[in-house]
Amino acid sequence: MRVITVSLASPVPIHDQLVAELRRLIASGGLRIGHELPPVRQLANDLGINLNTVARAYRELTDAGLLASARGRGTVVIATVERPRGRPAEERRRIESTLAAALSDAKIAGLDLDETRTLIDRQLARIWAGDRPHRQPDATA
Amino acid sequence: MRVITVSLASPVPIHDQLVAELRRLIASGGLRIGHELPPVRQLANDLGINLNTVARAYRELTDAGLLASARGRGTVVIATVERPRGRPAEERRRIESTLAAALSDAKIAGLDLDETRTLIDRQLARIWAGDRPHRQPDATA
DNA sequence: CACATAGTATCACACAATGATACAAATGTC
DNA sequence: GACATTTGTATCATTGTGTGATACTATGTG
Repeated sequence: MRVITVSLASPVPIHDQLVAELRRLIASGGLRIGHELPPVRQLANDLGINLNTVARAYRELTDAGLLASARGRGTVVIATVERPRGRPAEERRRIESTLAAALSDAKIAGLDLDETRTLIDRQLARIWAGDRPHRQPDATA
Repeated sequence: MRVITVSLASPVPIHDQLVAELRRLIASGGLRIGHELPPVRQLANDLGINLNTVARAYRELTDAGLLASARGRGTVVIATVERPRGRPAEERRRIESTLAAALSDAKIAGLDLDETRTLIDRQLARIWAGDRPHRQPDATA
């Protein structure tokens, strides 16, 4: 299973999806400082999208201070955390709201409370365990 | 606080947000069978968006079998569950993935495991408690 | 019947995402 | 050191889609 996936059907722009995925990989330790990302052409090819779209995602993360890109050399992770952008209270509301949406989705799909809790526990373990990953995956596409 | 909110800044189209919100309200019992939704013009006005956008959301939910609309009469809830659209396994993957995204977001924002658990518990209680709501809210905007 | 209310249809506009293509900088190779 | 290769960057066009303004139609009400 490729680590990075995008959905062409989603209303969310592909480059936004990519940015989110990479942020998650970096935050979870799947991508560490010094890690090289695949060239824009390669990743674009793997995902079946245009190289501009990948380039845009890389650039946004570069602007955010997480990546560093240079012609001929490639793109590499230079930080694992970024300075928060919004006010904490707003940030918290936003998070709570996406979380609520995800949980509601589960209920809409017919999951009961226990099933949902099981899913949550699994994901919590995976995400917070990522701080000290057991295996060092290729971590890209 | 209005029950229905949309974010004009979000990359997700407004009508998609509306559909999701209404689905959640219906699934959580905030909107029951027979409940009338506000007229498209009113809701559009309350939210500061165009009436077409609201109409589109209503129509999508009508097509999904959750609402019934008629000129002059308004729009009412006619069902609280819709038939699942995809195969269960795919559906589950999708849910797990949005959930993972939401949780990763929390981590990226700097929340620790305990804080995240607190947020989750609160939302779980809210959403699943909705089956038997204490107060019968206006439930719209 | 007249008027208000509510959903529906049509049309236009603007923006943004994506893609094709060309350019520029760094690196490696002989 | 010249040249090809690799990699990111810039430019431009296209197209889809979301949103909005406006007009139309059906239902309810007095």
